[in-house]
Formats: sequence, structure tokens, C-alpha cells
Amino acid sequence: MFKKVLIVEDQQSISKGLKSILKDLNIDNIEASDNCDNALLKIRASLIKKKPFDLLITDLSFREGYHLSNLSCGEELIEQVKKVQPNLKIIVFSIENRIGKVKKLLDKYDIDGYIAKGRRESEDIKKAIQTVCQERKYYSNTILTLLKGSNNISQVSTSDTLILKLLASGIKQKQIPEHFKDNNIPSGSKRSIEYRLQELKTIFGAETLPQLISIVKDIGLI
Amino acid sequence: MFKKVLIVEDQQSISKGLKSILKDLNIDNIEASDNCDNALLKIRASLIKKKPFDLLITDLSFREGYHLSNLSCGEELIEQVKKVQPNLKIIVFSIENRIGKVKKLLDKYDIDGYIAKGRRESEDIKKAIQTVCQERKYYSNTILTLLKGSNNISQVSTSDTLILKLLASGIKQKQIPEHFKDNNIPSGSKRSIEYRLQELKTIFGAETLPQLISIVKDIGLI
DNA sequence: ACTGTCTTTGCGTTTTACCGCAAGTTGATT
DNA sequence: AATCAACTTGCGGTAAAACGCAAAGACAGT
Repeated sequence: MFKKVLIVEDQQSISKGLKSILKDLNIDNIEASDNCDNALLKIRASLIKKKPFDLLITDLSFREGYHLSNLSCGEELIEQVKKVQPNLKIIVFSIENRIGKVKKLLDKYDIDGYIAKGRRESEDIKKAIQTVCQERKYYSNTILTLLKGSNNISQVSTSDTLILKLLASGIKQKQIPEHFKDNNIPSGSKRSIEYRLQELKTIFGAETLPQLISIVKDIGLI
Repeated sequence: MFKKVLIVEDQQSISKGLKSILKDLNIDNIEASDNCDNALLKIRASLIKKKPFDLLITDLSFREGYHLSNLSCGEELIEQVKKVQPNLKIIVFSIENRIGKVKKLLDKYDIDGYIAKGRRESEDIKKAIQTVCQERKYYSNTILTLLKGSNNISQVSTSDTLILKLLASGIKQKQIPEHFKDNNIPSGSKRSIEYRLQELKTIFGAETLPQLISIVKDIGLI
């Protein structure tokens, strides 16, 4: 089982709840931060003292409250953590359920567990900790459903996302081919862009381009 | 000065801070809720007991935490409050700074004060309470700047917003005229829709329709 | 009542987006 | 090596959107 765990959560009641769950699992060396900056400092300090954390449980969104912070969200914290201590296991505990955001955390940062906040999630947390401890991934049912139900987002490539971002940033569809060429991105012919956009509309059930942009913004893809 | 105040805020530390500010202003009859459902119940109960609140200070966004709620945000609370006790003064205290959302609260619900959460906002709160007590409106500097700096949103009419919503929902531009006609909305000719969209692009600095949709979603207009 | 500005509307043109077809390419499977 | 499905690309046609122009209407200020 994990020996030293860091909880990053700004809501006291939830932070306390997590602590008691960890204690139930006989984990005693627990630290907690209510913001990402402080969390990163703790992780760095523990590394220097040669007593590193072996598990990080973090929320994604934090209320700014009365102070400005450097790292404003869990995603930024995770990005930094992956740089300073890549082997640290990470479990995300968040209400974030926009498939685009969830997928990014799984794909880009390869996080070890994801639990959607909801009712009766303490069992989920225990299972997640135990599963991750065994070098396996754990995602709560809500998240699995989300990933399964909308397999659409899995069909979206990096260059698809680029097309959408470019369009949302104001460039015309017919200008995309030259942008692709300039950046040595393959499959950038005018007709291919059209084809991909048609596919994306089908994938997301959009009738028009403006609606497609609206949808991919809603789900956090761009 | 106000006699009976309700604070609706889910972050304990902030709720406590607000209480102490109110006490500084010699307001002793203070109640607090950490969620909107409970707040509405309290307002209703106070009305029945003929001891109504005379000021409501509320946040806008609430973390769902461990339970599902009926009213999920401050906006919904305000909407209900306006129905049950229209004369209740309302001050919003939130980090929400998307002009579209702020503007809606001012225009649609005619709230009495808006304070953007930030650093050193306790002075703002005192001023807001005193100003609102004198039957005047109070908006913090951040909000005034926001309203001033982006006067663009003031130029957007209800039917403009409707056009944008329709486009974001997937209907084609050329179908909008009949939709306007069916709903007896004036200025709905094809050419007028085109004209309004051109204006909207200018107002928001968008080059293309997809970008326009992206922008108005970002600022919370739709 | 007059003036000027902004909006609405129609018409026609240009530009852009959309899409069918067909040929070629790629990559995985058998 | 053969096959198949999915992707890429070009060509060309159609549909939609964007826009200039001009006339008519609305509205505020003088």
C-alpha cells in the first residue's frame, strides 16, 4: 500500500473525507494542500528530503478565493508534477465531466485514476487507491460511461482538433490547406479538410459548422 | 441599515469573512446557507414568519460536493427569489467575470450590487451594503471596468442573441427568416440577418461566423 | 417639418462552403 | 500477394453565405 499521500483539495469537508478514507486503508502519512502552488512545493520539498510522496490525489478546479495563484488548476499541477516526479501515481477526484477534458488528462498525462465526484464515491476512492497500488488504472463508472458513451471523441485526431481550433480562431476554411502546408502537417488538401469536417459533424451530430464549433467548445475539446 | 441578512456561500472561510464584515456594520441578525436550496427555504420560511430578510448576499457558483441539488447556481436562486420576495435587495459576490453572465444578472434580474471576488474586496462589500441600503446600485470597480471596457455587449439585442443561439443550435442562416416570421419577431429578412451578423462580427472583432460563435460562447452570451 | 444617422429590405454578384464522383493511396488482414 | 476498408485528393457542380449597392423606413435632434 502507499506510504505517503498528498491530497490537493480546496474544500475542507471533502479534504477531511479523503483523509479518513486513507486512514481506513492504514495510510497514516498524509499531507493536504488547498491549492496547487502549495502542493507543488510540498512535492518538491519531499523529493529533496528523499522522502517523496507515492500517491497524489487531486481535484481539478480550485476557487481563487482571496489570493492569486501561480498554478490555477489541477491540470497545470499535474503537468508540473510529471516533470519533477514522473513516477508519482496520480488520482484525479473532480466534478469535471466534460469528455474533452477528461480524455486529455488520460491521453496526455496518463493519469492513474479518475473519480467523478458524486454521491457515495468513497467506495470508488478506496477501489481506486487499491487498484492503482497494483499498478493498474482505475476510472469510476461515471467516467467509464462517459468514455464509452461518447466514443466519438476517440475518433478525433490531433489535426482534427487543429482544424477546429483554427476555425474557432477566425481563419477561413479555404486557408487551412496553406496553414497545414506551412507547418508540414499531412492530409491538408482542401478536399481533405472538407472531408474531415464532414466526418466531425457526423461524429458530434452537428448539422452546421457553427453548431460543430459550439459543441466542441461545450465538451471542452477546444 | 439592514436588519436581517442572508449569506449564501459554500466556502466556509468566505462565509465567515462576510459575517464579520456584517457585524462590523452592526448587523447582528445574520443567517448563512452553503447551498441555494437551503437558502430559498430560509427565505420562504422567513416570509411566512413575517420576519423577512431585507438583504441577500449570494455567490453564483457552488460546488456540488456530495449531494445533488435542486437549484444549482446563484442565478437560479435569484430567479426564484424575485418570484417569492421581489423587494429583497440582492448583492452578488462572485468570481464570475464573463461579461455575458454579469450583464444578464444586471439586466434581467436588476440585482442591486455586484462585487467581483478578488483581493481586498472587504471594502467593496462594506460600500456595497451601505450603497444598496440607500436604494442605490453598487458595482465593484472590476465589474464597472468590465461593463465599460466591453460596451460591445450592450449593442447586442435580444434578437441578435437569438440569431446566435439558433446558429449554435444547428439551423442554417437561410432558415432564420422563417423562424422569425413564425414567432412574429421583427426585422427578420434574410438580408437583415446577414446585416446583423456582419455587425456582430464587427462588435466582437470576429472574422468568420465560426469564430463569432466561439467568442460569444466564451463570454457567456449564449 | 427637416436633417442626418442607423436600420431594414431586395436584388444581384462574388466568395465560400458543401458534396458527389472517381481515381489513387495507405495500411491492416487474410 | 490479394483484398478490403478507410483516407486522400482533384474536379466540377450546387448550395449557402457574404457583400456592394440602392431605395425605403425608423427615429432622434434641431
